[in-house]
Amino acid sequence: MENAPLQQLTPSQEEAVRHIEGPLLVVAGPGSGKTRVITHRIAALIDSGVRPYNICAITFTNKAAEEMRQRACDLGASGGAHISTFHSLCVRILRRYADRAALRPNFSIYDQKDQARCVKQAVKDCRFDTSNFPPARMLDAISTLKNRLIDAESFRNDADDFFSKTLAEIYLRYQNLLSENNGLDFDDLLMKAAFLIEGAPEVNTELANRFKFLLIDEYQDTNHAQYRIAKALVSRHGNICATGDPDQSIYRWRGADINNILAFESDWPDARIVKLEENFRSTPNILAVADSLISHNQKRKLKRLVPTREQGGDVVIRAFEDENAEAAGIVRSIEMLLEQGVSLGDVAVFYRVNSMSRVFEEALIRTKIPYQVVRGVEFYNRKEIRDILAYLKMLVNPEDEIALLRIINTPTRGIGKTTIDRIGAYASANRISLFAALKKAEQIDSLSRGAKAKVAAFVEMFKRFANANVGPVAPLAEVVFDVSGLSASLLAAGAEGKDASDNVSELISAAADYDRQSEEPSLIDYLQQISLFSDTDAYDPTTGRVALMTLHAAKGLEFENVFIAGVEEGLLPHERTNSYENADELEEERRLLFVGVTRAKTNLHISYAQYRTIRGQSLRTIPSQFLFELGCNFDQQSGIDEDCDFDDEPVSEAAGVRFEKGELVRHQSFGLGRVVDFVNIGENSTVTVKFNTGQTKSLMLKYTDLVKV
DNA sequence: CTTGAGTTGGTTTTT
DNA sequence: CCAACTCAAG
Repeated sequence: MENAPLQQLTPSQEEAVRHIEGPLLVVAGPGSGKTRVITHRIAALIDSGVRPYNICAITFTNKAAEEMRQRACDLGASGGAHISTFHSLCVRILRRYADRAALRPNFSIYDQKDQARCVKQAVKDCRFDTSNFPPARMLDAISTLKNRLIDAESFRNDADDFFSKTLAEIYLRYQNLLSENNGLDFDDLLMKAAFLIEGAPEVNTELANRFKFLLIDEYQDTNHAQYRIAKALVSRHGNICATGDPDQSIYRWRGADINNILAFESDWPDARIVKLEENFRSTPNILAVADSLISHNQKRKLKRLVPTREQGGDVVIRAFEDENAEAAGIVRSIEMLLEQGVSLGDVAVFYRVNSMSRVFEEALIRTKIPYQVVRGVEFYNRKEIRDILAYLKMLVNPEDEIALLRIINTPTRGIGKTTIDRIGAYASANRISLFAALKKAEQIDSLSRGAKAKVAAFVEMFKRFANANVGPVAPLAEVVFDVSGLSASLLAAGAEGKDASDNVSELISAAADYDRQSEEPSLIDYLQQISLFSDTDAYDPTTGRVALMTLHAAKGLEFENVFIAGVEEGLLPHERTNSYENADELEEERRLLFVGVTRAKTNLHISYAQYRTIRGQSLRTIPSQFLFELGCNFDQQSGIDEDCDFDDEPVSEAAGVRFEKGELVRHQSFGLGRVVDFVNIGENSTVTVKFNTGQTKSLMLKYTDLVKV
């Protein structure tokens, strides 16, 4: 979506486009026309004689890559330039140089759930207790290590305390499991590619000759592995152009290192820095709110938000009784916008956690307003979809045991746990894969006559699939769905099965799209593409529906009308972020709201509920501290639209108690604790207490019975 | 071997 | 609250 006022480039944008040779950092605020600058830059590079083939642009999502390809095409810079995400680029590199990376090119890509399974297995294999070493935690730790390019061997060699040694053992086992399955997880894609490029000079040379100009978008959200890949790729020529905004860094928890962008100048001493501070997206009052909010972050480089649009539109902060009232109120506002002639595609609702989508869906269904929940990966997490994909994965990579175990008895075909265990025992005794053992079932003495026959039938079925695997994916998927018995078993399962069956049909038509769009469709390519699918990839701006999505998914998008719901303590900032003790995490949550706010072009509605149902029970909430940082007063009780006025009236002094940090206090139900923080904002003052029970709570002074001890 | 009832435990954001 | 797991009956 190009902004109308951007008829031509501003001087800064012009500079960012024309500075061709050497390192360039474009620090681009929200709505500054950054995407436009990047595409113009690609065109300018080609104009100046660079072959498209020698350009590599890296985006944050596949969707963004697709859009950039389209826009570059519109500028006449069509074809040839490599535009993709870091992960997709790594897949291509690893497949191409598989032998140099000690890999086989038909590797499976393991997602979150596959990873969880493997880690769990690894913890068990190492004979550790899964309650002392929760797989989720271990996976997190392993992921962090991989993002920092610390492989299992070197981590083990440096491990000196008990926890590290345990983790090292699990990490090693986990990597072994993956390699036995010929699988790579998301982090492996980056880590193995980084090690390959850094460790094999001839590969590096080849890639440097191929990619003579590297452009990286959303640089503030790159992790260390990506940073090292980028650095290695441009080490020969230094032609790197990074764009990003430190204030929009929201993936720290995933290993994103904001220092990559902050330290760009010291990494590249001759770097040219261009700041894009003009905002062509939002009205001045929206920008005032955004600026007021983000200025509460201490660790940041000062950047201005310069409005270019005329004043207009609303910034509204609203309080609602509970989450149902909030959803109903937002839907009511959407209806009012509709009456004003707004089109549904110009409306979006953002929230912090996916589980919040439900209440909005229900309200929208009730009022018959069409909507889309932007959650692409959810589709691929459905049981029936994972089932059929597991069949397909097996065809590409028969060593993928996770996939095999998933489908060997799905639908049920009489190959149960006992049979699988016996085949598994045979497989490990003979050091062959499970699938190889299946083919030799006839020779496994422990198997009953019936079991042997059933296994043989399964193997036979796979041969049939393999013969049908000749290129296009959709016809193959259809054969698999049918012959595997999956289709029949869903058909027999009533209404739910009908839904599931429809989902598979949807997958098959998506595969048909792939077949049509791909020059040379292949199963391996298709599977690797969909593994790297993201939530935002599912967003279709052409449907004319209200978009519901998380604040994270909203990154990079813009809407005329934005609603941000559930801005409450515990939700935003989210309680699991440890924001009370860790200032960095609090700042990241603040950036997340900043991203949400700056998506809005004309109307911005922020809301919270005074009660929210959490795990079945309705709990009183506390308005988010961020609400008080937006620089406008709001009425907490009314629930009536309250236009944000920018009064600088001092808030009334707290009537009564003040708490000091470190003070000992007692709460009616939580008991003794110590004050961690006290925010004195009049009647809405909050006090944060770390209780002796171990939990830290943020309490609103006027609702709580907190006494000094 | 399958199925269903009952139990347990975990509960953010995502390439 | 929900998903994943366990266990006993068929």
